[in-house]
Amino acid sequence: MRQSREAKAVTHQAIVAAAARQFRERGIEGTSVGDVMRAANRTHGGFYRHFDSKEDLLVAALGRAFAEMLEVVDRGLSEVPAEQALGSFMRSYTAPERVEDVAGSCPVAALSNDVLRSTEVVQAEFGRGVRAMIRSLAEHLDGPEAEREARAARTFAMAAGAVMIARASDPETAERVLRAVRDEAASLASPPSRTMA
Amino acid sequence: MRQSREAKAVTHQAIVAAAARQFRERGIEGTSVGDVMRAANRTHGGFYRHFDSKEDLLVAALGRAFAEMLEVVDRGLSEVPAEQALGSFMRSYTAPERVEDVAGSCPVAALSNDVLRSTEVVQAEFGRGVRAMIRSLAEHLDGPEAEREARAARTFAMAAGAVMIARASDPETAERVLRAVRDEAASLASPPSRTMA
DNA sequence: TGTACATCAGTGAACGCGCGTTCACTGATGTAC
DNA sequence: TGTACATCAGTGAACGCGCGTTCACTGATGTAC
Repeated sequence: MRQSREAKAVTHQAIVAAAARQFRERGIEGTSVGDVMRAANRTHGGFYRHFDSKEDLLVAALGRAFAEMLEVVDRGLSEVPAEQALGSFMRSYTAPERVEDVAGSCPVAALSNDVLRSTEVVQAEFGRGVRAMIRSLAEHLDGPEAEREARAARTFAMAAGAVMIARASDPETAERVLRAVRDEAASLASPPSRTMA
Repeated sequence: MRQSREAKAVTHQAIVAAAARQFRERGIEGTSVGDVMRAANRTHGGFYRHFDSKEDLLVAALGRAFAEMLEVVDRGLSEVPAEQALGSFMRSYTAPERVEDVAGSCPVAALSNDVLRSTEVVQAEFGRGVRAMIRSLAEHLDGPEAEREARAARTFAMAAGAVMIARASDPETAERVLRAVRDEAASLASPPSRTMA
C-alpha cells in the first residue's frame, strides 16, 4: 500500500541510519541490502524506491556517518583552548569506548580499505568527509593558516592509523600502539610537542 | 595425477604468492579461492590439498606479505643514519609508487579494515606482523629503548593512516594528506621534529 | 468540498550469479618387501 | 635394484547458499476536475 510523502521520508532516514551503522560494523561487502532493510523494519524489495543501487546507499550512508562524526568532534573541541585541541582530539579519538564502537565510529577508521576498492563516486564522497574533518580540526588550532591544516592532517592520520591498526591486531599489540599515540596526546597538552623525536 | 613433494611445494608457494597479492589488491571478501588458484595456474578443486580453508590461506598470505615488507623496510633503513631513519621510512612509505601499488604494499595499509572483521587467528598473525614492523623500525633509531618503540609506533601509525586515507579519497584530497606527512618527514632530517606543533 | 482515477511505497517471490567447499576420479609418486 | 600396491596432487563437476536486483501485485495517497 502506498505510503505518504512523510512516511516515505521517515523510511528513507531509517534506511540510511541502519546502513551507516552496518557498513561501518560489517564493511561494504559484508553488508547486504536485505539486512539493512530488515534493520529498518522493511522488506528488501522496497529498497529500490529509495536508492538506485547499493552504491547509491553507500554514498548516502557515508555522508551521514561523516556528519555525525563532525558534530561529535566539533562539540568536543569547542570546549578546549586551541593549544590543547590536538591532544584532546587524539585522546578522544583513541579512547577505548570509541575504538570498540566500530558501528558508531569514524568512517575513516572503519571503511578506508573498503572505499579504496570502491568507485570514484564513493571516493569523492569520502574525500569530502576527510577534508571536512581536517578543516574542522584545523579551525580549532592557532598558528599560520597553511601550517594549521598540515598539523591537523598529520594528527588525524596518526589517530586513524593507530585505531585501524589496533582494531585489526590482537589485544596486546593493540594496547601497545594505542598507548604510544596516547602518550603523544598527553605531551601535547602545553609544551610544543615532538611526536617522533 | 599425483605430483612429487617438490612439485607440491612449488605449487604451495605459488598459491601463497598469488594470494598475498590478491588479498591486498581486492580485499579478503573480494578475493576468491578460484581466482587465486587460476593465478597460480591450477584448478580450484586442488586448493584443499594445501589449505584447510580460505582463512588458513589468509594467515599464510599475511605472513608472506609482512615478511616481504619487513625485508624492504630493513634494507632501506640499513643505509641511513639513525637520526634520519624515521624521515626516510616515512618518505618511502608514502612515495607515490608505493601508494599506487596496493597489491605489493604493506598489509597494514591494505588490509587493516578487513582483518578487523576477521577471526582471532588472523588478528594474531596481523599483530605479529605489526610488532615486527615496529621493532624493526625501532632498532634503527637511537635513544632510550622504551621511547624508541613508542616513536616507531607513532610514525608507523601516521604513515599507514595517511596512505589508507589517501587511497580511499579523491586524488586532490589524497595529495593534501600525503603532502602534510611528507613535509613532516622532510623536517625529520636533522633537527628534532615537532609533528603536531 | 467531493469524486474518480493515476501514482507509487511497500511486499515477497523469483532471477541469475559467484562463492567456499565437497567429491569421485586420474594416474604419477612414494613405499614396503 | 625391481615389483606391487597404496597414496595423494591435481581435475572439473556439483553442492547449497546468500547476494543485488527485478517484478507483478496491493491498496492507500495524491491529484485533476
